Amino acid sequence: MIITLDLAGDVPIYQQIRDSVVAAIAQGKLREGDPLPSVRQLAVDIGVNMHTVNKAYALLKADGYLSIDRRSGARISERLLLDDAVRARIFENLNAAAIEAYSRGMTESEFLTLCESAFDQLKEEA
Amino acid sequence: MIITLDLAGDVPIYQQIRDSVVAAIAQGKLREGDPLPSVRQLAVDIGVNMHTVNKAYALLKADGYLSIDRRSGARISERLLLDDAVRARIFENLNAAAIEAYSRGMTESEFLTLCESAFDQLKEEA
Amino acid sequence: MIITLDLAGDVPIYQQIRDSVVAAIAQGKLREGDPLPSVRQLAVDIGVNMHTVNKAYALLKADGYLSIDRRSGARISERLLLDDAVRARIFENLNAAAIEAYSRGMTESEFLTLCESAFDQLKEEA
Amino acid sequence: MIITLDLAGDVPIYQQIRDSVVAAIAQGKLREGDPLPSVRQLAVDIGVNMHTVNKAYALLKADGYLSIDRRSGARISERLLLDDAVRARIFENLNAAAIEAYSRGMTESEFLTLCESAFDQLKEEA
DNA sequence: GTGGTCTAGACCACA
DNA sequence: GTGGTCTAGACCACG
Repeated sequence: MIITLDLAGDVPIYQQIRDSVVAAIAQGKLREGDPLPSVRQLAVDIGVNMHTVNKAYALLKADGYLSIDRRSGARISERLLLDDAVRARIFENLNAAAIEAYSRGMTESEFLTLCESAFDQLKEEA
Repeated sequence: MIITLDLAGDVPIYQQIRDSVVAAIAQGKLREGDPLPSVRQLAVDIGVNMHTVNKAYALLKADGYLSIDRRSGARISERLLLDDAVRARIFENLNAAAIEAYSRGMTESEFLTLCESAFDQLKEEA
Repeated sequence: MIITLDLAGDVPIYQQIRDSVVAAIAQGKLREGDPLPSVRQLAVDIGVNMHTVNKAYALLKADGYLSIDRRSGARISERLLLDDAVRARIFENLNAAAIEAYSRGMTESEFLTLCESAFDQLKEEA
Repeated sequence: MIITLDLAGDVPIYQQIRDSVVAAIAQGKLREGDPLPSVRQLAVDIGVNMHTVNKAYALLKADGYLSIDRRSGARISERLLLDDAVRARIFENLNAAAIEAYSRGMTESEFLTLCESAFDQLKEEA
């Protein structure tokens, strides 16, 4: 199963679903054009309410990962573009990481090594 | 003022206070051993509820940034160590960034350039 | 092809078909009296359900754009009149645009310039 | 009451709420910084479910009309900017109006007069 | 008290 | 069958 949930955690379920799908794309488990289960089907599969899945799909659509076709349900977008909104999202995370690192005296080289390993880990999984 | 708040945003205020203090440390505005205002004082200064500041201080203490002494109040920890918990927090952020980047087809070199600029930006501010 | 569809969008397909035909008339690609494909033929051509095309044609007929003859099939109406119903439809759209513009502080001159460019754009295409 | 609903129509209730608020801003009934009722309060007032109002508020927030403060509820944004997204929304409506007008043979001068009257009507109400 | 989240179940539009 | 909308009622995080 592509989607893993932690019902006890603080992260909203719809966010976890969203993140799982994005991670699956990054890992190559889902590719451009691939179909996703219907909202109701996925809800049954992972044991949550339909509306929760619906909200996750809406998020993915807003972020450009998903395109929803009235006829055939949801699919991964054909063209996953690297627009400004995505870049901003990425930089926000990097900035938070850099602040934590720099405040603890981590060297730049160690930081960059960590960055590289995070990226390389995805390449291997793909 | 070290602490900047966005009351209208989605990020909880206590989280923003926590992040502001960590950012101030990274920028050199706060150093190891520096005193922080009392919970009550800071609450008045930035116009938020006392419980909110209290929660932020508790978070900072749990993350090892703050040491709270009943007599002398709150101070930045004398030794800001780079322990495993910190590394895990940093890596989690990097991982999230890498996933968003890789899923959109960003190249590794562009990703690392972005990482470097995030880190360098802090060096300049310090 | 006169009709362009965006299956992933929020606009219903029958509405898109209807709008495409009206746009084609505005652009001069379709003129008064011109024949249209049969419901079945068009459905096959653009790859949608026959009922969907049927609904679009019904809309066009209701709005006075189409006249449907049992023998000769569908044709663009011989006389495209500018009656009150059409004026109301136009004004409704203009009103929505004006509200969005005025609420954001757009000046009247900028608004009218925008109106003019929207109209002129059609003249050039025609 | 600022908000008027048509429960029988095709327009979703949350959309009608959204449009009513925007119209109220355009008419000067609501100004920058004005508070709005809480989600639950407004829901009771107009007799719809809380979630419906919630969705309307989320729309208004996404469109930049509303800013939601954790402490005091919702307020009209302090700065109603005229960004590209708003311009696109306005032009889309103008374009639809122009197409309907041009396809029926309306002259440019009559079209522009209609545009002007739509805008002026708002000025008078304000 | 505020909004945020989740559940359960229903009806409708679309295709 | 799909998603879109709405209702009803509950619990939690935040302040």
